[in-house]
Amino acid sequence: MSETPSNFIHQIIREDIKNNKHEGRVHTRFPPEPNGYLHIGHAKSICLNFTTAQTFDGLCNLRFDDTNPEKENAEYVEAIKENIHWLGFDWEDREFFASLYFDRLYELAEKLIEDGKAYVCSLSPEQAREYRGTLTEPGKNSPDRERPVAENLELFRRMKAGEFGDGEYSLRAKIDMDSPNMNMRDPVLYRIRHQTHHQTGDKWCIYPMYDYTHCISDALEGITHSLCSLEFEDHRPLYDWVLDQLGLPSHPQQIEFARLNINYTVMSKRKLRQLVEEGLVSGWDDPRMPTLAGMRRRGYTPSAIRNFCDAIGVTRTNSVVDVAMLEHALREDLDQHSPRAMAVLRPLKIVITDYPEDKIESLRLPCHPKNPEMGEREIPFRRELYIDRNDFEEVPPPGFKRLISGGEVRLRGAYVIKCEEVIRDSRGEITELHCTHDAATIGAKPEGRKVKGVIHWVSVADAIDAEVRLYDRLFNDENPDRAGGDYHDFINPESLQVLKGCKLEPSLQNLEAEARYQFEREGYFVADRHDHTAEKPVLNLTVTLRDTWGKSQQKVQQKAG
RNA sequence: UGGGGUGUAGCCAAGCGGUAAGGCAACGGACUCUGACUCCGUCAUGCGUAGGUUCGAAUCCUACCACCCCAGCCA
Repeated sequence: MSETPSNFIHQIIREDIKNNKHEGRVHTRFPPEPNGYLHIGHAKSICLNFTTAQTFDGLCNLRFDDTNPEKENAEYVEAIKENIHWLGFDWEDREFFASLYFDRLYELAEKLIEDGKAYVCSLSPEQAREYRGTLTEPGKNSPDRERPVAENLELFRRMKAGEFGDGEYSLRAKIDMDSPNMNMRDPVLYRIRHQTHHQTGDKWCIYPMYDYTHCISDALEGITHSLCSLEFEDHRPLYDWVLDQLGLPSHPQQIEFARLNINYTVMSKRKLRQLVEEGLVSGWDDPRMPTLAGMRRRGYTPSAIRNFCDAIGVTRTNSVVDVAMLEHALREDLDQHSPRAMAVLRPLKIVITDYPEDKIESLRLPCHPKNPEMGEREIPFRRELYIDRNDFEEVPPPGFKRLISGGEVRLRGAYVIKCEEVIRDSRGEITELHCTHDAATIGAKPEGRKVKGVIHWVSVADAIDAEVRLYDRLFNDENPDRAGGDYHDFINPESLQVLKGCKLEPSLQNLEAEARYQFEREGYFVADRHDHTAEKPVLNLTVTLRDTWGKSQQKVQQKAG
């Protein structure tokens, strides 16, 4: 694998190490909130945090940012851990939860109160909003802002003891209601929520807010560089304020970078959850989802995703990456590592009329054109074969080099055949093709003519039946998220096409779930993680092969109107 | 019209005062028993705009423009 590319964060870290900041240590963390599944955007952050630590001989923690029990649950915690491991990263024994620090957080809050840096506020959320002011007008001080320390302490303890209802009181930092930065206008530190927490059960009915929790958690874990996305930039002064007031021994450095956006998809947990809840997809791991679980099921490899994350870089510029880049990383990895096989997706039977009925030839084909170590497989050749319906055309477009009436084509790894007769049923539908073969063409070029086309095939008698699920992008529009629009309008009605009765070459028997193959001339496929069995194979299309012919044909059709 | 950010090709992105890397896409070609892979070539007198400083500016200065984020007791 190539070396991890440098970026502006690595530059900062190199400088920090040179200046012996944080004693020259590098310690990062990946801090997911367990309120949904991880998606490709998170992969960017995971890769950044873990590889940054690796690059500088440091460590990376996993820490669940679980301060909002209303939205979080333990199922998400498990899924997140599994996804990160699958991606190829390991946090060893450094698995933390913000909720692990609730006691400490509470003590520090009392300290803040004692120091006159925080107060208990009785404003309702609605009133607080009014007092906060607007982007252009300063806020007003809460009537409780000058409440005596002893009283604040008592009220805060009563909040903790469960004496009040949700929203009745909050603990606020005493900073500056005039600040042009809204985050500094006496932000809420603790709120009352009578809610069972997936980690702490019913121990607490007050929960700390992100801004208060995150910086302290970082400091307690000895994090040196706290990497987060751009929208937290305005929170940095608050991050620093909290740590400065508390005088904790370490003061991590928050550095923001741009989150990942990819065209033709949505990338917010809210919208992804909606797709799941509205039944527009089969679940968080639907192969069309940009979730890591979905991509895994689709057949993506961890290294393709990691390579992609390296390729897109890390900057502070908002951007939208072309999904073609992701697919490029995918094909690049799959091409190298996937064994080849033949599978006929839309079977059309052909009979080699001049081939004996009882004859079977066992052909040996390499599993990979460039990697002989992957070995060979055996493929039976007989009189009756399936080819793909799309590989035969009675009225071929210009440039068509597959099978046509009276024309020749190479059967991959076998003979050159000629289509002698098209057989139809009473409705005029083609039912089979009668062909002849040139016995001298196995492993040899035909004499005196050129045969350009090569098509794949499977012996009728030996074929394995399979279900193949053809996936395409979930959205038709480059930016389904566009402002003022509803992404539902852009859902691609043809994002899933299920093909039954597909024919696999017999070497594919006993396929295991998650096995990946390139079906020659079609694309990369994976045996479905959940639905596939050796008895009833189910394959998912991961990504098609690049198809310059198909593209050129599309353009021809567009021109023709 | 407050504050914080960002502008380099269709997309991503190097560049850090010495004369615009690389990748994706696209296009043209070579090779090919996968219309794949691979290989070769083309693709920014130009770096949001306008001025200025300098022998020299994408890099420094000034002004302007565009876009993104912030008014949750979400993260």
